Amino acid sequence: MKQQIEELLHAAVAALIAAETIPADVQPRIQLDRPRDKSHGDFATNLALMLAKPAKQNPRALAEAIIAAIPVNAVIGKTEIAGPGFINFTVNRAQLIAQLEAAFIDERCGVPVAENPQTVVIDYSSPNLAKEMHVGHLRSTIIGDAVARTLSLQGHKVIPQNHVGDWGTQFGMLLAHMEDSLQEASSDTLALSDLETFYKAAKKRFDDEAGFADRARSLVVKLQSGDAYCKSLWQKFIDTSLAHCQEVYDRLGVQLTRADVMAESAYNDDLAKVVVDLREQGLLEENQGAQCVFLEEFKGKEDEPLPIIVQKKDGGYLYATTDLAAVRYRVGTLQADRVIYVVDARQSLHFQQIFTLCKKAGYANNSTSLEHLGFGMVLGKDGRPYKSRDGGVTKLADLLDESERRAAELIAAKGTDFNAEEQANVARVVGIASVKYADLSKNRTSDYVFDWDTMLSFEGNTAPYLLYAYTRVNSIFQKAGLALHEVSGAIQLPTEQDETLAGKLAQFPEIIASVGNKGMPHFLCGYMFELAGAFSSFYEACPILNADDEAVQQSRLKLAALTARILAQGLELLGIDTLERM
RNA sequence: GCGCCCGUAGCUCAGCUGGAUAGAGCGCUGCCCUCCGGAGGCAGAGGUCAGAGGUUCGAAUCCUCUCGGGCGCGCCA
Repeated sequence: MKQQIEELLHAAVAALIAAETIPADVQPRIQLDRPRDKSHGDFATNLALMLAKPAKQNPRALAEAIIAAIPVNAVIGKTEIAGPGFINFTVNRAQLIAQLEAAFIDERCGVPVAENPQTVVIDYSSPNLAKEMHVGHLRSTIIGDAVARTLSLQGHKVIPQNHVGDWGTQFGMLLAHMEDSLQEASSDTLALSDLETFYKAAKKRFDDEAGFADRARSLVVKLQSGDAYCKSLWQKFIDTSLAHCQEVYDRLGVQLTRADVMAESAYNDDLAKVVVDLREQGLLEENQGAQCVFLEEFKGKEDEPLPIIVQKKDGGYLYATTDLAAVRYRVGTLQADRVIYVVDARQSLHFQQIFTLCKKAGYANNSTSLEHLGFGMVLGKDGRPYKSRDGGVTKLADLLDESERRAAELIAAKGTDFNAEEQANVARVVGIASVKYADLSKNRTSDYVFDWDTMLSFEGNTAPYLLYAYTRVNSIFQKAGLALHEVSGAIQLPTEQDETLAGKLAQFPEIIASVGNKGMPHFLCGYMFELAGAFSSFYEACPILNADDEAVQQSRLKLAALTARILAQGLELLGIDTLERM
């Protein structure tokens, strides 16, 4: 609906340019807002204000000309000029209702399939396999998953890439420690049962034990030269670590699988080629023994260009090299139109350099969109990076355990009629949902404070509130003995609450579009919170099953059903399970 | 030193490409249960949008500077 009005405005502008009311060289960006104030209609545009100066016209007069130039259509019910020259649009009621009726029978709740589907590669989660997944991997994993699901719903071809860290010097010490553990225990699964402990033990020996570090280094060299024994030890470690990641993904409801793993080591054979290619293109420079690319765009101290080191003086490659190889693969082989990196905001400079170099070296052409979706840190209540009680890094598995435990306590305190199994399931869903939603509902780009009490609260913009709202709608249908789709009869909007709810429901496709565009799942969260609020007000004010009029009852059941479906759809996009009862 | 991000109600956060009277939730105050789930709803109080300039018909939003906080910056990833 928003898109339709935007198109009408484009047509109006084109007509005014043709009529030479507006000079042809202005290409205004059509801005169509949802006004805060209901008296300003359903949509508003500042187009006349923007164009008043170039058109050398009074904004209100120009607004009239714009309105006159809008093609005949069924969408706009009423237009008004307000204030200094805003144009306010009220949507045609019949059109709004028609849209909701269409959404009701549509599998995707009215979200349109992309006209030009893109191939989108999305790099997310990407943990280092040397260690167990910890709280630092949470954001990339769940934000990436939500964005991937959203783009899929829009009909894009989404290719997840879990760029796990499975190579590098630290694996030497792990292999060395593993060799010894295998001899002692004779069972490798036992030795690796707790990756974190294993890593710490290896690290301690690397730092303290004479001879261990040397052995670790030599094992790395053997591994990298393709030694079969080292390779098999390494593979065993990687398999165990990946299995652990998969457990976490499954618990989190993240869609990543083993098939999405494209590890750093997968690019090993390409690294030398990348360096050769950069040299052939004349982009490479040797500096203090290292192979570097200097880009004009990035200056460091004293205006010196900043280097991207692609090969160390000892011949080793770096993460920049791997990232270049990865872009080449994603654009060249996977044919990506858009490559998205859901990675910590602190790596922003790195990605800017990589992206600039990729365009320059032809690894990505100008039409390929390379995007770094950076995110902030998870902080404790003290404003410092989130730590467990002992001051260490919090393992993701432990975090989820604690969330489920806390959810279970809250549910037990409420006194429900659930049996033990049902109670455990509700605790699991609420626990996981709370952690995820608390994160996804915040602006991706900023740091946020991790607080158990807030995220598990049933009040405010939280997972429990939304899950509750969903069960409430659901219970109406349970009571009526109907399935969500078993509603007939036309939508009508007799009261303000019916109308407000209808307006919110119609907004869903716009929200999905902006989430897909900007990679900002919190838009969806904010929307669902508003939708749940609109439903609650509706529910208070408008009798549904008790409605006097049969037609009104059917209409309200339909609005309720669509609310439930959109909430479920939205939560699914966030990778959050719903509950029929809680 | 250079660069990036941030500073909005007591607290946690929204605020879209500059738009109309800066919004939620928590907490606080007051209402609403003969009514489909009160884990709810309605209302109220609470703001120098860090500060100062500037651009603009219009600035929390853009530009410059100052203060305060966080984070990056040639051989880790």
